[in-house]
Amino acid sequence: MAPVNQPKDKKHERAHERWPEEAKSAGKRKPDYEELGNEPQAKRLFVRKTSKPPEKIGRSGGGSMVRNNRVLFHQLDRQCSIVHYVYQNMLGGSIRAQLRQCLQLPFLRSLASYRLFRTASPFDRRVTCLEWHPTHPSTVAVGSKGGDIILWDYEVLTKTCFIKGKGPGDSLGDIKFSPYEAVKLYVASGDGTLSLQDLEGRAVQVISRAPDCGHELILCSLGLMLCCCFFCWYCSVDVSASCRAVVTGDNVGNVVLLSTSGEEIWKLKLHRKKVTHVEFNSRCEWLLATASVDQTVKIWDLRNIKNKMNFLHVLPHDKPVNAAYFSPTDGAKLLSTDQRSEIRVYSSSDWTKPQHLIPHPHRQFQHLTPIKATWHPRYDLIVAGRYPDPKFPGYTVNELRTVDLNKFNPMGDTLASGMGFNILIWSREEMVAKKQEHLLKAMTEQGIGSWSLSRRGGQRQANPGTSKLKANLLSWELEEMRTKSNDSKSQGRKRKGKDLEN
DNA sequence: ACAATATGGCCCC
DNA sequence: TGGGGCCCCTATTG
Repeated sequence: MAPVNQPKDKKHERAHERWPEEAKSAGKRKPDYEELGNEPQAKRLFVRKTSKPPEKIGRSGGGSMVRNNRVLFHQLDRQCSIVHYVYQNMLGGSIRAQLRQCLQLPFLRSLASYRLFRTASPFDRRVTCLEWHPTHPSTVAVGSKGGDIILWDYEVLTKTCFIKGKGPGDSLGDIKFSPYEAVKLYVASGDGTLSLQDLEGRAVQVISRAPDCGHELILCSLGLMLCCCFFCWYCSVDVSASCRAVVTGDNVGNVVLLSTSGEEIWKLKLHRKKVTHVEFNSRCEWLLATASVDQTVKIWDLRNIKNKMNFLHVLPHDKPVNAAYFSPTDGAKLLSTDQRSEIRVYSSSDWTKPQHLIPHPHRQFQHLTPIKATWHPRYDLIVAGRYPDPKFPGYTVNELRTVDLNKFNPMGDTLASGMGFNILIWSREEMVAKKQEHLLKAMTEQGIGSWSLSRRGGQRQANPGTSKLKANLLSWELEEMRTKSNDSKSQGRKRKGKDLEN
């Protein structure tokens, strides 16, 4: 039972010899992604443009900006004239793609000014999944390794809904809002169930149990509280409004298609190992993607799935795959993240090879939430969490802590992150300042001592490492508050800020 | 300070 | 194909 620790020297030796060739060669390649923002680590964002390799054009203020080339910049500036678009539109031309391209540049620039808006640490285990509310712009649902779910409106001081999980073994693999009732969540849990959780009424409806999940029978027949033997559990879910269907994948390679109310349509073993991700294509209702630890992503025609071999396409990877997301803008691209150092972008025009292969450190570790690169909802951009690796080309010693999960909201102007036990909300500086001011006002009115949501009510933690982090996050917020207070010359607020710090 | 815990993935028998 | 042991090397709690 006790973990066996190898001597350090052997460990390092192994790590070195195990570093994959592709990463070494990747080191020679020009970095294919751009880094926005600056220290501290938690404030850095990595965004990739899925077009041409970028060229670094210098640093300003707190972050570095990269763009393709000067010529493109100039062309875009010219093309970005509204008159140009109106004219094109009048001629009957499609301006959508161009307009998007044009708006992408200012958006990229704005990323340099992203700041932490709020943080929350409501769980007793780490964050495992995160979903934005489909219609409410400032609400996120986050799930934890202990089965807890929080629905959090971060623009309101204390507007949260918390559903307690079962603790060990109830790790939430994935959550999805119901497309019909936004107060309901489909939840894939490590306890072997797929359920529909009502966030208002708190009712849970178990809509499916993973095959061979016989632990309850064992408990009943023996009449003892033996250790739970879970053979199977669900790891991923997706819901299709147009198909009125739910897909889920389990830890041994099965994929199950269900009606939204839970009637099983089929259950097939489509992968050799754990199905880490399942997703319907938003533009093509019969198209399904599945990603697996068996190192493949498979694209399926839902109207014709018989066995693990009759996929439309297989996308072989060099390592297990954590996720494969279709692009939200047109559904024509697929973004995959492996368990070592690759992010790939495939295009539906040619599934045989990746369109882009991005070297990026995010290796698998048992006690870290698997990193999954996600799309920006409107632009041809992706965000990815990072697990700094001393062996990865370009590693610097001050890379301290990592962000595991990252998702932009449907509007595309706010980013929610999962970082260990913490949930972070990022937005543009001016937006943050305005909203924090608003929160501060509410705080003083209600006499609330802290707006950093924590399961300990904002108290300092016993562990020095954690409290340092929390204090940093809090003090950063306070620092912002003080700056604001100075601007608006409110002595009372200054005092309040100081009090909060203690 | 130190040990235990956590349900990830691979290899080998 | 299944299970035990090992390795990846974090963060929290008692």
